[in-house]
Amino acid sequence: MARTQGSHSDITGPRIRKAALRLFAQYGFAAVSMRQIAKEVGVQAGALYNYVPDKQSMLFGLMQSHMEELLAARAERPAPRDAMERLRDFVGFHIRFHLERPEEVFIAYMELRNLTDENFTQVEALRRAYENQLEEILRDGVAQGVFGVPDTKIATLAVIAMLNGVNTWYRREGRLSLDEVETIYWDMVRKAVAA
Amino acid sequence: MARTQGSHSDITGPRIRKAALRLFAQYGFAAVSMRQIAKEVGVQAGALYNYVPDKQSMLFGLMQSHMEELLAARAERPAPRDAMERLRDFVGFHIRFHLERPEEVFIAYMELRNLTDENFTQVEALRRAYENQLEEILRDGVAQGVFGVPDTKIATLAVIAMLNGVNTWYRREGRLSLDEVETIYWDMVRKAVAA
DNA sequence: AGGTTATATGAACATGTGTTCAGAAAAAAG
DNA sequence: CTTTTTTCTGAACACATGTTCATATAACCT
Repeated sequence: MARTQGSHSDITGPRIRKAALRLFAQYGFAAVSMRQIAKEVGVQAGALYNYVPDKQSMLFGLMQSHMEELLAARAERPAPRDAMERLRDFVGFHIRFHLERPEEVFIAYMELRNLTDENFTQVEALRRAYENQLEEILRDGVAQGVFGVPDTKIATLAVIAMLNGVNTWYRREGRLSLDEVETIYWDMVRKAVAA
Repeated sequence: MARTQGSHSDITGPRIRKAALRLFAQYGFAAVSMRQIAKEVGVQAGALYNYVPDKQSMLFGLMQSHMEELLAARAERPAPRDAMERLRDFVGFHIRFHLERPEEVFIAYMELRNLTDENFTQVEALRRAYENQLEEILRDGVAQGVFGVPDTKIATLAVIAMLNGVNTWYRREGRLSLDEVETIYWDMVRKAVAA
């Protein structure tokens, strides 16, 4: 046997991507083999190499596009003058964007150490760019006198760490709605950085 | 060749533990082989099995003892009546305990998915027990009227996520002392849960 | 000193790894 | 229908995996 019925590039490509995403998120990059991914797609391992140069590129591709989508989505947001308003928007945006993509998010910070040095540097730069947006909000707020944090860099990391935590426990069928989660976290963030 | 000069159980045992700790933390459980661990210890792979039944047990052993040390250290703390005092102590304790053991901490939450179901359940129970201690503080504080969080369970997870974040950036040779870090985080936590 | 035990070696086992590639067959083009 | 191109198979490569075990030797005991 060789080429099977109904085989098509436009279909197999995305399917490989989705299978890798799911399996990396569930078992971890190092624990997943190319043969497992191929099996999930319904294809032999060799066929994967028509779409991806190697395993490392699959991981990097997933992480890079995730970070770029994050930055692109963020860039489309309004940017009010008021720092308090900008922070509120950031909190809501962050929570919703991340809860919509639990697998990408999980991979993006669990598999950093499995990137080659070169790839790591690139992903890290994107992550830094995102964090800097929050830090700028905090700096503006401190300058405006509405926030009172002694160190904006640390406050940035603290807020992001807190918000990222949502992904570890939130379930759509749980007792809290997305709006409620957003309200609760916004309340805590607002108070934490208050002047 | 067989038994080498200077070989001794009291030495090799802990050395295996330390090597596994370091390698698992650096490369991840799935990416580290028994032969790598053995090489770090200066021994052949087969010798590891005089000390550990299998690879899974090494991971579980590291995580279990870490969590038990955490609970034991926490249990030795004073428990003032005042919820605000207890929370302050919790924050300081958590930050210091975790910064003293970055590798154990990293493994304890990065490698949960590599535990067998049975082992995962046990580790999870220990983690829950620790989290419950914080939640009890928050509940008391709410009852006393000094804290104002709408949901103590979520506030617990949010605070712990925020505190855990310290481990991702803190360096001993960095610009901030441990005391300064503790002060900054205590400030944010105090305000975040304030009434 | 000699005998026993603890602790290691190193080869072996069966299986899995990422990746390559010649060839086959389906789809698209003529 | 015939030719070309796209897409996949299946075998192969060289090496790595966790684990077991007969065997050898250093350390300890009497």
